[in-house]
Amino acid sequence: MARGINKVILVGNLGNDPETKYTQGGMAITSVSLATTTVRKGRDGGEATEKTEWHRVKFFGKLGEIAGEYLRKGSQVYVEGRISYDEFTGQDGVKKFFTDIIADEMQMLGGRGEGGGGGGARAERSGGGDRPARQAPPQRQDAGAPRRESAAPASRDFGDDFADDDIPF
Amino acid sequence: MARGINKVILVGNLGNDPETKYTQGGMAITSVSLATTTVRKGRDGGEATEKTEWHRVKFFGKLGEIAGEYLRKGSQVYVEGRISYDEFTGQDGVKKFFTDIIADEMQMLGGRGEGGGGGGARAERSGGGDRPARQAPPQRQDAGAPRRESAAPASRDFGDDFADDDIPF
Amino acid sequence: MARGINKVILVGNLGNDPETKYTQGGMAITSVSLATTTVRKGRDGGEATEKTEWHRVKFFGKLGEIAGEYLRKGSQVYVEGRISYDEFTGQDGVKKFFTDIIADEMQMLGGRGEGGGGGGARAERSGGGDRPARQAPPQRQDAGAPRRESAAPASRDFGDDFADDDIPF
Amino acid sequence: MARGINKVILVGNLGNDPETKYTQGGMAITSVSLATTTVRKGRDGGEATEKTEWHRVKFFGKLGEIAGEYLRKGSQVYVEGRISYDEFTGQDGVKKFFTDIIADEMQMLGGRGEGGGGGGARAERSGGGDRPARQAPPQRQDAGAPRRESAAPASRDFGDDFADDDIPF
DNA sequence: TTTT
DNA sequence: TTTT
Repeated sequence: MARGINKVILVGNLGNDPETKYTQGGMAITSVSLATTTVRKGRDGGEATEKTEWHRVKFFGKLGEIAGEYLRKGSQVYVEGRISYDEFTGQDGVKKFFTDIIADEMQMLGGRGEGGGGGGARAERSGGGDRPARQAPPQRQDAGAPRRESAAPASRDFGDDFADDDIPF
Repeated sequence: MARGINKVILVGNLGNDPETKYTQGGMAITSVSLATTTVRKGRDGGEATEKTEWHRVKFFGKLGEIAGEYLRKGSQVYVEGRISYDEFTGQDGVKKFFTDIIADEMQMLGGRGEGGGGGGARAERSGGGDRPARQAPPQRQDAGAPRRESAAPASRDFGDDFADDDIPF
Repeated sequence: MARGINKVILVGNLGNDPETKYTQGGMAITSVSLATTTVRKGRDGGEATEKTEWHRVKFFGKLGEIAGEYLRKGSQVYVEGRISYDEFTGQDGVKKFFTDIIADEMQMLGGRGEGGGGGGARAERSGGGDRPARQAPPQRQDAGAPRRESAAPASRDFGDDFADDDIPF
Repeated sequence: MARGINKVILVGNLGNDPETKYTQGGMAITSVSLATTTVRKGRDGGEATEKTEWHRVKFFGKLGEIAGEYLRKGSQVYVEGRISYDEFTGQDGVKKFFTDIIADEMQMLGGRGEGGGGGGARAERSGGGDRPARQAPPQRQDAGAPRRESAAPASRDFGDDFADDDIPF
């Protein structure tokens, strides 16, 4: 029986345009880099300091399509999801660790047509049936932009032939 | 100006007894491994599957003392905090990435004297003044138990001579 | 287009056994009184004080069945949901206001066979299809126990013949 | 010993300008009406419906000053806090119930000079010492604008002579 | 490594 | 009305 709660709530801005890929089955997987800048009170009366964390957020299925379509670099967004830790062993035999936020819910903030997005989209991950009829099948997902900081290794880069069943979470 | 929310809420069980260390200034830093097992609905009507995530949770100051004193292997606990990503370059020149949950609040669950703890402690991170009068100054923090998966490298192992100012978050 | 987040997270204990009713369509609606006792730091260095809030939590559909079956007076539980405010005008013409927590997710805490329940049930509100085949159709829901503080007026008391369509949220 | 978690997270828009009052001790209390519009999936394949909830949110101390200064009608805001239920007996002997969200944290969303505010303020409730040196002591807080929906009765209207110690939460 |  |  399951035991536990693993919940993440983020409000931040995208550092780049989202990247959307599709599984063999046609399910969208959209990844974004989300910055959350928060203030920490100084210790011992010291001054407050800022710290920015960059989260790798992944949206699946219908939510992935919406995120890919409406989010843009700079977009402010509310994300709710869970933390997923994964490890991969590279071809050099070195283990690598990745932390992703798997989004269940997303809402654009700020409204009033910021960026190309348009304001106020809200979406929840479809409860099941995440398999659209391969709408807008991607011709060639070249990724192009190099992954940022703590980026996924090639071996993890979901390719065009990626099968749904391989998804490790 | 700060922008963003970075909030984590966990309910899970400790995989091991907590480990407490102290900074030079006498501030407690307690680390625990927290398992959250959650259920994912299967895609395409497939059966539900469980996934367990192991979180590295850190408690500082007064909260660190309480966590070190009351939590035990197996304890069920509610934790609220934020995600902190750090990278370190090992002596071999290889970069390593770490994800920690920095706890702001903790509450023991279940009660009725589970483990040595006793039930129902609740604590929030002291807003300031995290510097107890070096109560129970650690003679020798040997750590003993090897760090787990994605464990901190030696260079990050807070030693007895660790200074508060070096804390990277 | 929807705008907004309305999220509640509670950890507390039931003050009474749950009450389950069924709509005409056979959907379970389980209500519980959940106490959350939290500490407030005193102002001006005053001592900390406790405050207990009693939440009216409602579980619908499959989640309502699980809550009705496994929760008991005294059970410790994690609840996630949203706040719902409603007003009703009594037959005396007086308006009355009610605040409910509509649960999306519930998890029993503490485990190890507390109460009649058994430990560690976890459930999410079924995404759709909240209409079981009238399993265990209630013979006679007498309610018995008088509703507590800020309790629902007779006109709101879901009777056996209550229709799903009347649910005001 | 305290037991329980009582946490609320809201993202919504203000229905009116905030109202700020001050206690005898000079502590600011700012109240806002916050609308959260969320979508509910239809039962039985029915279409989705929206529901808007209006939350009474209260900010105290330094956070109350910031909220009063920067928030405006229409502002989009993130609020974190807890639910507080109170009852008052009016002079007519009728009991009235109120539900407030007591904010611990607030962050303006959307940024870029929406309203008079300016973008991106973030604030947490000061851990203690909520007693500014009576900055901008209110000459006469006339309230003026009638309280909205499920509004507070006169007996609860914090007047100029209101003492901190009377605060019921 | 926990828990059910 | 719970719990510690």
